[in-house]
Amino acid sequence: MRDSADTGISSRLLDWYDRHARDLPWRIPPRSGAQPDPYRIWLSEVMLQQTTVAAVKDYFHRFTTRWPDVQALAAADDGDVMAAWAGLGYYARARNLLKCARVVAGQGGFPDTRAGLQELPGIGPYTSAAIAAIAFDRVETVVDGNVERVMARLFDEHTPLPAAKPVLTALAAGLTPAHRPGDYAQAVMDLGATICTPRNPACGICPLMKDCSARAAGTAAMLPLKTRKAAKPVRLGLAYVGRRVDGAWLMERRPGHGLLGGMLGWPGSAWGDTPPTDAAPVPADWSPVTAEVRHTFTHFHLRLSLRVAHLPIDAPGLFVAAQDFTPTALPTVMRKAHALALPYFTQTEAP
DNA sequence: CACTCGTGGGG
DNA sequence: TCCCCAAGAGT
Repeated sequence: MRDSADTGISSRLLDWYDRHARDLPWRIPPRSGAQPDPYRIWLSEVMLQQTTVAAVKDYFHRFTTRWPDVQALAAADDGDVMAAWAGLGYYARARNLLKCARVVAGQGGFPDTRAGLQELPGIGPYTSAAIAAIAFDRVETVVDGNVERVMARLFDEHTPLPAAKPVLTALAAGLTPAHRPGDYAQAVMDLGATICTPRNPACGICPLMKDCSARAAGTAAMLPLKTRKAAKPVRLGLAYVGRRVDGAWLMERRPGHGLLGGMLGWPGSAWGDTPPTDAAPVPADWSPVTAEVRHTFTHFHLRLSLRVAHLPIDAPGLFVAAQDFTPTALPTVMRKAHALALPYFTQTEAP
């Protein structure tokens, strides 16, 4: 039951997009006639999950330069991909990226339907719709945070999220046009990112100003309603930064699941709500570092105390040679720990 | 449905 | 300082 008013909204949005589409590294400009590369669309959409455009740009460039197609990525070393993803967060994305690349390479290419795409690791309801619409011109509706916000305002929907998600999804589906679904999907998201913003929406220059119920009601800035999240608890932990006399660092590869799964890190205690007990990875004269690492994850604050030591050349464990060690290959909390411990080593090695 | 899972920027 | 937020997925 797509009526003329709905057609008008999608038309106005596409017109606006034709004139104001942002220039993004993974984007084919509207009306250019070029065919999007499903690999680049997929990679960008996974990187953009819960992550800002600004944070993604450099990573996208590095990945596509080093691994230009899905076959190259599928053949990559796991540790190299995890290292390249380091700092971007949500590391399950990188693990699933590799799994997905290997399935797709084995199949000779990406599925070209939403249902087929959604069977792949790391591709859920949003990403499957985005790839199907943008890369394969399928009439699918993307629903991300931007779309939820735009729909809540267009229809002045006051049901709080996440309960409102099915309603907002249905409203979004009702607006999706039969032509240019990929450009339309990107148009709604661009509108949400640049005009229909979470705070201080620029309603005065919005192409959908006269269509917007919340604009008429004066409720745009307070929508969408959301249930308030629980406060983050503080967790405590202890990490051991040890260095061999030849400069190699004692590290560990974290398990392939859970927090920072698959990433390199410093050995240490579990992180809990009580002061950690000693968990030295190898016997040594471990010295406490006065300052502590403070880092905030999605659902808790971490205070990480450090111990440092010089280790004998025959100490057991995973050692990363000095010339192979790059802090940028570490997740941010581990990079902070290294930065805090480094002076201890440089200072004691000076004459 | 509720929880886990990173990080950096903005108000 | 603290909270919110960002092109969500997996369990």
